[in-house]
Amino acid sequence: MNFERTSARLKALGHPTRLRILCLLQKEGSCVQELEQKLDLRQSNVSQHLRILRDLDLVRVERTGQTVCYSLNTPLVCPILDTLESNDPDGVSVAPEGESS
Amino acid sequence: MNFERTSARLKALGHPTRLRILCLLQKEGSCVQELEQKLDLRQSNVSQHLRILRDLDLVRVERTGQTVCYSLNTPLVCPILDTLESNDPDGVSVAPEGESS
DNA sequence: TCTTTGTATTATTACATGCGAATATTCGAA
DNA sequence: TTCGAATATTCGCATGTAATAATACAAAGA
Repeated sequence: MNFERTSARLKALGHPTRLRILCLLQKEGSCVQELEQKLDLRQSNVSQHLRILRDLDLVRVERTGQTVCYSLNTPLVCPILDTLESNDPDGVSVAPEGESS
Repeated sequence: MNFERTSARLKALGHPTRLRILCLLQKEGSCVQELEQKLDLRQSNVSQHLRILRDLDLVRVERTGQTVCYSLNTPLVCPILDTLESNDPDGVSVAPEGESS
């Protein structure tokens, strides 16, 4: 495993906003505006996060006129998201919380 | 999905040293000293990383005398590591690198 | 109890990151 | 061209993170 690159990608996923973006893109591609609205964030902020995801090949870009459509790099990201979702059904089933420390 | 907690865990994985630690623990539990040697890092540094992993329930702790043995929270971490490994066989197969920009 | 060994925590310092505001770029339409 | 809409980039600042060195804590044995 390439630790540097893999951890860089995980690090990118390790931000709630970016994780949210990827989950949104899992359903369908979106342009920046849409994401901006769905996430209720400033345009520049969204763009910055997308930049990071793009640099790591986690998302794909396609320009159509003035709007830019982002979509998931499916084979790379989907397996991870799937694993996370199937592994985190509700927030339970994992942490012992307060056990014999 | 709980974005905060999930992304916190991904963020923890998003550091090469911590990812390495988890991969080592995947094979077998280790005490701090062992990790220190295998990773060639300072003791305090290893301890700090383990602290982070522990706080997020990614690893388990068990004390035996003076040595403290760490092991993977298998059901939580293994699926993710497996996904990463099967998805990143060699570093190829994913990034288009230099395409029509 | 004193010492040694293994581990955890704290302090410090350098560096990275996230965000908003401002500015730049790109494209289409008038 | 010039304008406006959509997106990207840059800048400044506040905050977060990582590493080291130093120190504290815990357990075991002399």
